Amino acid sequence: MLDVARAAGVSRALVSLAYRDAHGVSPRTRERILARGEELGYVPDRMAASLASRGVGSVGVHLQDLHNDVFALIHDGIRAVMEHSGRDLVLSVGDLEGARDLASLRALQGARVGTVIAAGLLLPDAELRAFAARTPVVSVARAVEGVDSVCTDNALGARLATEHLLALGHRRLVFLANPPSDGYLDRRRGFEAAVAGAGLSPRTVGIGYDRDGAAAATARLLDGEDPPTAVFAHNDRAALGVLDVAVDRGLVPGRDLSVVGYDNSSPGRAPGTALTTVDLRAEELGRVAARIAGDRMEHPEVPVMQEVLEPRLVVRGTAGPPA
Amino acid sequence: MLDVARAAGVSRALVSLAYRDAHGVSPRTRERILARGEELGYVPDRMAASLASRGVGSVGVHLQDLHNDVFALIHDGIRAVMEHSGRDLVLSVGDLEGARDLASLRALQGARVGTVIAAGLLLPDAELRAFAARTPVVSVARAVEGVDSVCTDNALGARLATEHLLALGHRRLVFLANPPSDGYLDRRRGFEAAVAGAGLSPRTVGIGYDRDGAAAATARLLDGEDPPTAVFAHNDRAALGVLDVAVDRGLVPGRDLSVVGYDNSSPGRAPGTALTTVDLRAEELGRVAARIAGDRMEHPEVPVMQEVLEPRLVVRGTAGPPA
DNA sequence: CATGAGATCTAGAGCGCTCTAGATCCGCCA
DNA sequence: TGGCGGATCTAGAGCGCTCTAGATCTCATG
Repeated sequence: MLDVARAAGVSRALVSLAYRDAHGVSPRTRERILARGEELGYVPDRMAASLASRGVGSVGVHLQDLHNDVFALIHDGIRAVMEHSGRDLVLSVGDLEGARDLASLRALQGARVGTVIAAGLLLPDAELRAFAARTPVVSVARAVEGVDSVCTDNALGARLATEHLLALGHRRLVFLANPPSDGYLDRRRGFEAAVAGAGLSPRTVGIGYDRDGAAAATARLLDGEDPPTAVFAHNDRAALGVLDVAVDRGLVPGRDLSVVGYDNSSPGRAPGTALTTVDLRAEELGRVAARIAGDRMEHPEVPVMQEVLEPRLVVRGTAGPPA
Repeated sequence: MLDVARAAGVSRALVSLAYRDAHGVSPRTRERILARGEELGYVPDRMAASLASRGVGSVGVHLQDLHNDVFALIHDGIRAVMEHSGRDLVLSVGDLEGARDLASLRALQGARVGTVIAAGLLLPDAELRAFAARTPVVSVARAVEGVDSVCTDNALGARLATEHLLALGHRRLVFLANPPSDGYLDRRRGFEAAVAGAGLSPRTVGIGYDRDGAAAATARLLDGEDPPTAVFAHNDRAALGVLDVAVDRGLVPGRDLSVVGYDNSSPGRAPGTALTTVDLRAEELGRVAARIAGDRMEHPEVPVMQEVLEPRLVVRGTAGPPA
């Protein structure tokens, strides 16, 4: 910076101003400074800048899993609005078990972010609240008391899916539930309420996060007594596991076995098998989260903001009337 | 930090040492300092630290597209080795057109990274070299003269795929090529060489990056005269587009139309249609890139490192003998 | 009981930037 | 011609940390 200042014959302070195109620098000088900077390959050090300005201009983003398209969509949404407001994004990636959650948050905090937008944190509520007390957090797709958040109404989404299956005439429904740790219990409750509402008794099977676990569970169900005619999976990935087994056995999805997923992420679109699913509205979640984060940075004292989006049923090919 | 120092009754310098568990701090004092720090919710500011230490310990990672599983795999590989060496990762995401490439690199540079690992940069060679002259770059899956890189041998991969199809008895092959801008011309060359080697004349059709473009091209090919019996796509995503059309028309992949992809990314695993493809070895690319980055940071003067991995043919269900 | 080697700790400068407060310049009006 | 206000520029302190060099504290040894 000093080099640039000398080359342009001005003070360091002016170089700083020129690069931020603050007003108070004459156009000619500004141009000269930038030209010298370009020549010398000067790139302002954002860290030093944020340190000096006590600035916490950037926004941290925690994404649980890069392999799940939902997080890519959330990121798209966040970036779309942040790009507009000129804030920097700092990404950090967790894992399926939540083992890296704390490390990821710490990393973001250490990167001087003003706010963290967290998608897919498995951290217990209390710990998350403790963290949020220090650095504001916007929780995506998971409501946490006392923390800003934006979610889709999971109970409603599950109800939409379940009612769709019921309306098609299914009576033997199973919900493939994720581990209870991650706050999507609403999906299970929505399913069970809807089934009970139809005078049937709900059946739920717990599975893990991976596709193969869903496949294995499905195989057991189909081989068991009283096999279901419809399976509602806690997310699209699990639904694909269900389809794997179905197709493998020569069953035609939507005819011999109905399958509904949850998320509406791109892998749901497989050749020949367009997955009926519930749209989590991931990109919109990202957008809203980014907006909340912006608001929070500007008005730290505003009470907790909790937005809820309405999910939508996406009817495609994998759910039809029972055979 | 001052607060912690006072609370523990020591100097700021000692707090600094304690938190980095540098030697020269007595175990008892260290413990006391960390305890006070915990109470006060002190989190060391990594930016200030890196500024003060002139440290460039962290590694920047540019990923082109979060929606493409290949980049998630590359990230996995990078993280697996970096985690071991205790270096921080700073992520930045580009786009399919390369419009954000420069901004992404600048952002990483401004984040004081010592090296950048770049996967899927569309930036022209010259510009990339210019950038790399300032901040070392490890280019993943694209060789650039004068820049460290790790690639898989695309020509060889394309040859493997093509020879597989030829061995199955196909004579009417088409290569669906990506835009020529991104350095994967080798795939095309490998295909064309192999076809020519079999005494046939190669046929190549240029498409874009999206699945629908591949689908549209496939539809045109099938409707044209002399339709191919086998299609080799420049990546898995495009191959899915081909399958979309095939399945849509009631063609059975591997029987009525053979399809081979490239990458071996997870979407290739669709229910009922396991894609025959070439393994890019994305995770291994990430690992090697991370290792090169580490080496480069320790030995800046070592000559350019260019690693080449061998791709592998992954035979699954979408390629078989022509009908 | 002095002595110094090693362990432990501290003061203070400085990393690259921004910010505050004040200096300098210019044109214009009385 | 003098003076004044706004535009333009500058000096110097300080952000939270690390580093260097040196101070102090131990404790076995001569």
